[in-house]
Amino acid sequence: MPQRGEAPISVIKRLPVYLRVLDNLVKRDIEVVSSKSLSKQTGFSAEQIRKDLAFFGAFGTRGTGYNTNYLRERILRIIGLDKQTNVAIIGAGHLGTAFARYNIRENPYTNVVGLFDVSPDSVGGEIEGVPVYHLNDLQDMIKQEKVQVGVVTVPAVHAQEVVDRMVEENVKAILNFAPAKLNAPEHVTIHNVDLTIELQSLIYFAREELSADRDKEENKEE
Amino acid sequence: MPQRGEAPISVIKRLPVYLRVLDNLVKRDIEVVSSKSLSKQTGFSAEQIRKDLAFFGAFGTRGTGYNTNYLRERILRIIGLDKQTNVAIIGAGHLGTAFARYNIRENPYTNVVGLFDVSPDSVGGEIEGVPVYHLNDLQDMIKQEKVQVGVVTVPAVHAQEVVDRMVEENVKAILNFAPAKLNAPEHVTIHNVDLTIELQSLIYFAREELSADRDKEENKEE
DNA sequence: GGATGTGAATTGGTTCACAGCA
DNA sequence: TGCTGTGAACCAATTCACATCC
Repeated sequence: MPQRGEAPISVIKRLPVYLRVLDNLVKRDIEVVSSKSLSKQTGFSAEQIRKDLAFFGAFGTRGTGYNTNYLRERILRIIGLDKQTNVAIIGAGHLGTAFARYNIRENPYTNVVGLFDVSPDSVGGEIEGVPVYHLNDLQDMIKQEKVQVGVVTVPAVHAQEVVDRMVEENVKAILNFAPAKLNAPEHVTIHNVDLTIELQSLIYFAREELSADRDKEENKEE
Repeated sequence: MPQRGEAPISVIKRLPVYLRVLDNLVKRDIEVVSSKSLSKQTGFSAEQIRKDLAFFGAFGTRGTGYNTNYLRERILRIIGLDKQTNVAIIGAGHLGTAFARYNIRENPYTNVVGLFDVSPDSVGGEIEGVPVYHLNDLQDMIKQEKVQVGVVTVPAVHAQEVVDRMVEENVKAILNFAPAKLNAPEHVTIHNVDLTIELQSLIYFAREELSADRDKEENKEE
């Protein structure tokens, strides 16, 4: 039952994982994959994978599995990676640079049009082949290069200002690494990646007492 | 009802956000805060905040709110940030460097003992005052410095090997930035931060059709 | 037979509504 | 009165179990 309408974010976040595995399988000329095999390679349950895929329509063949190439194409289409997405990275520090490099090397589905910064050291140069512009040129470049997605890696105090400028130019989605609650109109999606949250919440699981608790329930097999 | 036992991950992930706000309030000598005010500053609903805090015991005063200092101390204690946590960062590239810098500047609750890499350019040097060691010294240093948490920023192909080494030395939790499914024994917690997933899932929300859908339901207020 | 696709049951998390207390 | 604390209701997501089809 090909479903239109909004997919749950939980499902959407798994699609790139499937895509990565499928890219790999296609590269290795493996033409068919079962939900069970996908489960092993992703860590998600086979049922969940089937439900996820079925949400967008039935792509598999009963008794056989999924055609890797076809499924890959479908997922690209669902996410919107079949059409080029232009991305601007604001902040050319280590994080912005890491993100740029990473995307250029590992993610062939997006196009990083530029990094933006205020530091004279970096402005005018290139990082991984991507030009570094002055932040003042952000709005012009968004228009010119039809940027749909912005990645914010500037310090928290400047993040809202950067977001405001991008919103003005109708950027549709923003990935924010600054540890700040950012405001934007309803129609602009903001996702936050907060390194402090990730580390601190992890520390909760590293506590001594918890490790002790875990040891107690040493009665599981699989 | 002071609850012992395992807290849901969803709750744990919000604690660092509360902590950040409380740090700020305490710094500004604001002594009391209501769940409503916390709601405004974090974006989480007031009920949710009260439920979260109540999960660990009742910290507030009815009719008044929460004492900022006390609540801050309690959250530090719950997460486990009252005791020093030693962190090793494996991979001294841009991402590792960004993470080190960020933590040293913004997160006074953890202690980055070292970065680890194989590149002769960086090994032996310092980054943000943190020494860079050769990867070969990882296991010795984990023992010596009592490292409980590892942060993996190496390329995906090397990630599992690094994890295996850390597991051997009884590291309790790992924050993984490599786009790979890593295996570790039950008692080691691995959290993954995957930049590709974040960007690609965001692109789903930037699609034209979706933006169009959104425009249709322009009948909300608040 | 062997895998997908899917209603039903379950689990988990959030919101509601209000009781309880300073 | 005002704000916390919390059972109840609600909603979302996952798992189960099995019908369905190649």
